[in-house]
Amino acid sequence: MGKNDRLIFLLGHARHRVMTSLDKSLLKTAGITSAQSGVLFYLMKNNGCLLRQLSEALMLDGSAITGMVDRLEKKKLIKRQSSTRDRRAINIYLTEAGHEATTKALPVVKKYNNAIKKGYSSDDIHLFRRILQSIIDHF
Amino acid sequence: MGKNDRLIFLLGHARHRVMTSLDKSLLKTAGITSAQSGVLFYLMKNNGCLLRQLSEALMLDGSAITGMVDRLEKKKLIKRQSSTRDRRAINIYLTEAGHEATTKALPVVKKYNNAIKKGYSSDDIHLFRRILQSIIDHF
DNA sequence: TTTTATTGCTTGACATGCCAATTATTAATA
DNA sequence: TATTAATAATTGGCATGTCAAGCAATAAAA
Repeated sequence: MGKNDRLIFLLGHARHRVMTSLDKSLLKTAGITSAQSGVLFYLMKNNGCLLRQLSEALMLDGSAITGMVDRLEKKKLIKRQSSTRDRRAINIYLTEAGHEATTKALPVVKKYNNAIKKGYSSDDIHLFRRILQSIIDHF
Repeated sequence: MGKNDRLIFLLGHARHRVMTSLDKSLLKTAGITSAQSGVLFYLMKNNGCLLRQLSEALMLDGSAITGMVDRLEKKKLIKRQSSTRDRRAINIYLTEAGHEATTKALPVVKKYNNAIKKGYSSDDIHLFRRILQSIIDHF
């Protein structure tokens, strides 16, 4: 494992650093974690969606979403409501508090996204994004 | 959160995809996870180091390392041995089985690292690495 | 030297993921 | 239609992290 063979290590730690820092920031400003913000952001545009859809959108295991939704519901940021058309399914809705938290979280996440880009050209960032996307597609 | 503002999301999921896939591969070929392989690789070059050093090298919380070492020791891949010079400290050593697992894991991780580079010039990869590094340094 | 910090590690409570198994309900097929 | 699939969520067990608190032992300061 020479220094030239540690892309995965780098990738993992870059993500680790950003997330840890972002989590702290979000916890202060909006009382949520970055993972939770992902759910709220999705609900902002897809209010009332099913757990299944959340699972697909966030590319997460169903049980991960169940846990996520449990914690967000305990914080009263979202609400479960079982579907009338399919009695297995459950719709998720943002509460008023959920809207507020999302509104507070958005600028923080934007700030972090911009911080990453700082110092690089849009071509550079485009390539960076392209490589990340190809990793997602490949594995 | 338009498509242009999701670098963090991309970063997280790229890492997530690689790791999940790598974990499965490593579990089959070497009986370890990718996180565990990080510890073993470090020990390969720093056998007998302290928990504290592992914690610094892997940029992880001390308690994360304690857990890591617990699991690796349970698998008999490493051994704790309390230091003679400082009775608080603990040295970690690879066992014979630990050496073997590391040897099996190395080519798998290399294969994954190379897979990421595929289709990109070395300049591209260099930039990719540089951006990841700047993220690590910045946050 | 005695007191006070600091350091190294562990523990416990929690968040976030995975997988495999379970339950209920809906869909498909024989 | 009766049986068999597949699907939506949940649960439980495990791995990996965080943080805060605690214990022992070493180092620094009074």
